[in-house]
Amino acid sequence: MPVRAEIQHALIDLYESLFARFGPQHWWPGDSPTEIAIGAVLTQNTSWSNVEKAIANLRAQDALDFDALLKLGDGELAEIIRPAGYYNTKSRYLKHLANFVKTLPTGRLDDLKRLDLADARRRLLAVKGIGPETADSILLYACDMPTFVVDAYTRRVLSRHGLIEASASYDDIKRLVEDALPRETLLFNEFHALIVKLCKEHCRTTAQCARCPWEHHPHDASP
DNA sequence: GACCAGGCACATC
DNA sequence: GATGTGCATGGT
Repeated sequence: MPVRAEIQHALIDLYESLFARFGPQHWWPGDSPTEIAIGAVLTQNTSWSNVEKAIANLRAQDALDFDALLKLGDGELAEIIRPAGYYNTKSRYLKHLANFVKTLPTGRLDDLKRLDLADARRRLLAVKGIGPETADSILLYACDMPTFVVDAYTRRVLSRHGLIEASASYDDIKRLVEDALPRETLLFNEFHALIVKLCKEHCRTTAQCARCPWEHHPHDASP
């Protein structure tokens, strides 16, 4: 279904004003596809500052790759990622992801790039612990594939701007943005990263963000 | 000491 | 399909 022109223009305006205000974000904060995917699992319902501690622990243990991760015992891995919270659950999820990646032709996430986007997404979603947001984060930020990530920040900002209903599902929101904007990896990457930037550094708290008057002062503090 | 944070699987209706 | 619950740490 085509997106209403009014909504489409509002989404484009939002993106452009965020970009003008904050500039390119060059996400994801992580320097290899593997690290990005591990971070995507660890950040489930968890603040990034806690994820950073867990990733630092993994790096210190030389366990920031899927082979090394699979050699650790469940309890051992859980202890390493403890600061990220839900450590028993996430320890299992990380192993499911590692096992999945090892089934790919060359055993690397890059193999997903050779698949059709919808097919790659279906395969990721079949892995226990990989839901829609984690799958899209991996596809967009680790595999450079043009899929849009919907998370709590995305929902909050789009809802605050009257672009989605409170009842909108994950797929409703994803479809809206993908149908309204050019389906380009770089654009989806920057748009989602800018939304997070807005929430974290402009609004700072959830309460402030929920009533963020961004559209009323889109150019505040800009040079 | 509440309340919150870049979800997800699973049970139940 | 919608709704409820368990999972857990560290910052405010």
